Amino acid sequence: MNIKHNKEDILRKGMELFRLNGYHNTGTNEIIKEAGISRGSFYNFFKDKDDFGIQVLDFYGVWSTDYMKQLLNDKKLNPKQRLINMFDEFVEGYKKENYKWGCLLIGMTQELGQINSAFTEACNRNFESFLNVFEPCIKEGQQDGTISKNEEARALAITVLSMYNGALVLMKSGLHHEPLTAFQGQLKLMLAV
Amino acid sequence: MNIKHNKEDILRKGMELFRLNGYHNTGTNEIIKEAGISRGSFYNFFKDKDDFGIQVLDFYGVWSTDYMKQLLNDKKLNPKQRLINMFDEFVEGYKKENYKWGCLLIGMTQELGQINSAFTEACNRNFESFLNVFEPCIKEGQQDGTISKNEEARALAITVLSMYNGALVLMKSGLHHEPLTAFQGQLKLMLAV
DNA sequence: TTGCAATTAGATAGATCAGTCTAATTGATT
DNA sequence: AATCAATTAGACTGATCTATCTAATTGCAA
Repeated sequence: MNIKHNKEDILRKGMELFRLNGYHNTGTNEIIKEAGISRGSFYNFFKDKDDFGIQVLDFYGVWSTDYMKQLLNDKKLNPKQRLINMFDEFVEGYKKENYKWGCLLIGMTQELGQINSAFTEACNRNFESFLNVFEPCIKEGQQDGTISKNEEARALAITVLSMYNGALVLMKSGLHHEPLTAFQGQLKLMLAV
Repeated sequence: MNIKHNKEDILRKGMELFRLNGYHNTGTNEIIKEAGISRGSFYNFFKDKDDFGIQVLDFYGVWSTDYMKQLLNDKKLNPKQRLINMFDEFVEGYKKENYKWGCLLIGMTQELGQINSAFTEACNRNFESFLNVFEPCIKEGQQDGTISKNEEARALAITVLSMYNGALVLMKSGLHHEPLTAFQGQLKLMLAV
């Protein structure tokens, strides 16, 4: 038998390429070359490029959600501090990659949203799973008095996610770190009681 | 002589199509068909599709900036109210189109950001011109005491733009009106002294 | 050693798309 | 009526990309 490939490794490589260059600007040739597999193997794992794209989206969503859960469920800090620290880590990550990466869900939504409903649904369910991690943490902070009760937990979760997503858009458009700094500053003000 | 075409009409149609379906999902065939011109005419006006794309971006940027200026310079209301009303109008516009449209700058940044630096620069300069309309209005509000001084005017302008952009992303990903409502609510809280 | 299933390289088909080119047409001008 | 520049339709080319197919290779198992 030849090398038994790990499907996750291919998905991870696709995630990287799509985040850097977008869906249409990443060919299947580039994917298989970068993943170190053969064309036949790729089409053995995935029905077609769209199927691969959807699976990459869900892989990214689960991967991100798990990471967020890990950071937001650590009860050593209060909920507000956990949120702030989590975004600090994310910002650090983007900085480390010289602001070249983007959020896959944002990119895919923009690029394929109106074209293929399977992509819209995938983006939507993964954004929802982000919100479903934020919201309980915010609610916990509202109950223990560390986070503002000016808005419902879900609305606040949506606003935080919006602000973060929007900062990533401006970051990628060439403003680099400035919108991330503004986001970090505003996040603290926004959560404050 | 045949019909003398208006370059602006072609740019406007391109803007519509790119906002709905993205850059790669809009072919030159669709553009010329929708704009009602011939292939030859298109390539008489524009060097190639990329040249067209850049000109559409700047057209969108100038068009949006002019509209914002008009709304934010109307001295009948205080600066805070002008900002709130402006975004209310924008939100109403997206609602009217059933949340199918997106912001062209966001889409182009995501789709072509890392690929073609001319696109990145165009997105960047147009986002900057948005900020250069927001900032003086916010500064004016900070001086007359209607807008919070917790953040510098530019940082606040960036945050507002981020939050708005992020809400548009979630809107297009299928959440429709909910992120827009959350944005409108948070905007008021954020600007409040 | 032999057989076999998985994997590979790479050719190839088929579709799509950008951009060029040509011949015909239009309509204002002289 | 004749001219001519602008415009048009649409064929065509070449490039690119997805997806299929084939023949060769690998390496485990019998």
